[in-house]
Amino acid sequence: MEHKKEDFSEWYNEVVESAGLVDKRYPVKGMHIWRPYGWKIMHNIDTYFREIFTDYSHEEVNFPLLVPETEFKKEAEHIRGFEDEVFWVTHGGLDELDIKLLLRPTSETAMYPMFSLWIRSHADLPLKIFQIVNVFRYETKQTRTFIRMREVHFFEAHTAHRTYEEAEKQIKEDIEIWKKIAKKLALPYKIVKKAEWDKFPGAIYSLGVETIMPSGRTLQIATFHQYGQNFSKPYDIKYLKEDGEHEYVHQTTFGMSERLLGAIVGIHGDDRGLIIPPEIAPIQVVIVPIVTKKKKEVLEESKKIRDELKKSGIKVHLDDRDNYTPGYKFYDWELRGVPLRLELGPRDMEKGQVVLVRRDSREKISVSREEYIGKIKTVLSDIQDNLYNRAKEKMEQKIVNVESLDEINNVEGVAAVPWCGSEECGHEIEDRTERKIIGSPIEEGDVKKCVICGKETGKVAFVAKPY
RNA sequence: GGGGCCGUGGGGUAGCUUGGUCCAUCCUUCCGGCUUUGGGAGCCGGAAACCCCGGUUCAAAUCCGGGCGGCCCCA
Repeated sequence: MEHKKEDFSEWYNEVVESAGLVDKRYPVKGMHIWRPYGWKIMHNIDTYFREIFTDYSHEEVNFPLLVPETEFKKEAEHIRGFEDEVFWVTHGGLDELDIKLLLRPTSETAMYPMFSLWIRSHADLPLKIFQIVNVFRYETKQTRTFIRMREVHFFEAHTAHRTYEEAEKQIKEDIEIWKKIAKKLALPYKIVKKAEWDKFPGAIYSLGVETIMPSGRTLQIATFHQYGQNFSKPYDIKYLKEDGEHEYVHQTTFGMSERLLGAIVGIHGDDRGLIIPPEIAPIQVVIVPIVTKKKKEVLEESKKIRDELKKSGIKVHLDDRDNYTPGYKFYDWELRGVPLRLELGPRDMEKGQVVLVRRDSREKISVSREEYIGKIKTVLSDIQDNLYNRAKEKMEQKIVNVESLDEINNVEGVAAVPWCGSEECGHEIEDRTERKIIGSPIEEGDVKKCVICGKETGKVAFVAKPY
């Protein structure tokens, strides 16, 4: 295993494959195979999405992958934002298509023609739907597992509302949902408002959820967009108000992707491999029996333990492979990031105990057979909290307040600098630091002087190198 | 967008500069067998590779051209 600190990029590339998440050998750039273990983790994340969005009155749908060129071209800014990175389907068999089809880079242009048919009156609103599908973008830059792909496992929620204020409320609700997701995935984050020139193509404004990877680069792991009526007008999505007048709806979206898994890998992993937060781990406890001459007894006891744990709702796996030694298994499961290991050997059998080993701290805990289930539950929840807290602490250290341009390049992470908010000053900050403004915190702080023009401002720019 | 590096069994590599010593090295993996098991066990036997197309040459993993693919750094 590469050393994470010395060469994060190499470490990351190696661990995603060796831990059994993906197989990168598929012969198309930016597309990989999800292997069973990786797919299970992603699936667990998706399952949680389904759960929580359903709790917040969203319904799951599934739209076609192909979008006709004619629908795609209805919103001018949206086209400009995506046209250079869409995959086109130009032929059916040997015949050229009259109307070309594109692979969705995101689903606005697939969904909104249907919204126009679905929404008739105020009673149809709000409309809240989501889907979990793959989207395609023709990335020309270098691709990276989970982080920059040409085929992306994508979550998108779309809502339509009567008024701008109702759409604003939706975004507040989205942030509430996000906070729960962040806890579930143990991911620390900052929410920022995107600069005017960096918002989603077609949006009035965009909020980004940013986290910081160990390399110091920032990673956008979720977005919320306020569309206002920018899409409802070209797509003719109108509703009949109580007073009999027609009005265009106000729309929002909430997007996330497999980047979340990239963040989990990068932020929690170590030189031994992955560390999967217990809440989304396919295997929360792995039992490694130490079988010697007392083979039978230890194995039988292990099975009993497995069944007990399963009954109490813990995701457990018994590693009864007899062609590997315990040492090999320890390394193997650590690589895969199983949060808790349970060892049972002849010595433990005599004492009526089991040994627990935490993946996050490697702490060994001996616990009696009477108390072990309760203890496991406590420890799993403690690991979840510990992962979140220590990641949060590390991330906060990477955000540094600075008040001059020169200081920015000494920051390994995010430099928070006073900025008047103008596009001219913004671009100058980016050009002179060779970094990007990834956005600004929503709440303004103390009044300081813009690092470029010196104007007084409470606004801050987060300046960093994004992925 | 610019620059650099690279492509050899399933994975990681040696060989390439200076063509022949290569029916290709080592580690790992996989298969069969015996023996083992509290932090990557051992022995025996076996399987498995020069990215593609073209060129130079008596001779190409090695040199040249093109293609495809991958990686890294910078903007």
